[in-house]
Amino acid sequence: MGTSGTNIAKTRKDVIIEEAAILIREKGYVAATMRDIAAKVGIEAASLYNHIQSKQHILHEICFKLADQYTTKMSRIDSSEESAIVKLKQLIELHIDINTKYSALSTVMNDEWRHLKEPHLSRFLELRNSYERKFLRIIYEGKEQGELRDINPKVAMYSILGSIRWLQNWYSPGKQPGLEEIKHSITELLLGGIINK
Amino acid sequence: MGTSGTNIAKTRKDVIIEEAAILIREKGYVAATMRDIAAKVGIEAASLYNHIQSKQHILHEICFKLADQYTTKMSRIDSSEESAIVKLKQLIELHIDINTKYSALSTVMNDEWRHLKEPHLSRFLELRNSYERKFLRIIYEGKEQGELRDINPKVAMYSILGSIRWLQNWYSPGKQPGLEEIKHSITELLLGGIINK
DNA sequence: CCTACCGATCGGTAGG
DNA sequence: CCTACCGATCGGTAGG
Repeated sequence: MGTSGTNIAKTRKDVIIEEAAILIREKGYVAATMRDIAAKVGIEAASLYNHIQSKQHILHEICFKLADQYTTKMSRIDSSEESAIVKLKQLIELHIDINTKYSALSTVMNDEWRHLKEPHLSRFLELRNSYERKFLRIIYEGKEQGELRDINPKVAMYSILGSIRWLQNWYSPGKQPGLEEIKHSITELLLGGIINK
Repeated sequence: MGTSGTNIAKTRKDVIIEEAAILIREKGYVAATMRDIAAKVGIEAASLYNHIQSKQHILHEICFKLADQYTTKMSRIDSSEESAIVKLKQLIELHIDINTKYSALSTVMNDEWRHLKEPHLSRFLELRNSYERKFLRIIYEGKEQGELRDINPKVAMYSILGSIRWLQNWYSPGKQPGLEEIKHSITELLLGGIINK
């Protein structure tokens, strides 16, 4: 959240959103009630509304905080002068990092975005589409330059995104395989299959 | 469903479950109401209960109908005398086939199984665990025989499952890339990275 | 931050 | 298969 990595104290709002994310990941957006969330924070449901405007607002904060991170990082990677292969490696690493570091937030964004209401839903989908267009263009360029094998770019992109997204459902910190081995193996598996040898 | 591939007429129950699956895929299990489902079928909510016992029962039917299919097909593939590579190819094809043929049911099973109540939830997870153990053993054997590269088996399995599962979110019948190209490209991508050359 | 409470809507039942 | 209706629970507000 807003305090990640820094020493600024977490606000009550930060705590609410974090606990909400854990609960929503577990039960889904609709099934996780404001009373559930309040109980985890240790207050009454009505008191939540002193810190957040609505349940929808919680989902909104989660989805866009992460979507903005992806957008920013993608711009940086995309505008560099690296080869397509290096860019793909960086994107794979980016997704693994965010998925494992903000695991509850990531699951909620990935699985519950469709419960966003307009106009937020459309804005979210625009961000996602723009992200995927950039991702696809990197693959196209890699094919043109002969770096990548002749695999359908959409299939390649969605396979990469899908396999990393699935991390949410089985990765658990401290257990085997560890984070470094996962990064290495996934990159090896996905790029070993896509790089032109 | 009960009628797939045969010419037996669809029962009202079949129609209810099919329409429910489409609606649940769209809105999620909790948000899709019995009144929504009834409206799609063209009857009143109370009338649904002449064909199904409860909302939970609908989810149960969907999850176990597909889980049983996976279990049966896995046994057949697993007990054959083929090489690990051939078995993996068959499993990839199996997942793509079920995902695209029963797309609504697949999405519901994959995304909403956690709303199953006990004892069904535990039974479902047992089926899934048993399936994954067999899948993993195939990868292990392929490594031992030198057919597969030295990639962490869990990472390999979950990457394969994750990338195919993600098909739900972007594949659309009649659009490009078509089913055959997807099958070819995914197999090429995943196995090209996992086969020992 | 709490007590008290609201209108809406849910899954499901009774009775025909 | 419908009308009528139930108890429970939801997100959220009023007022302090």
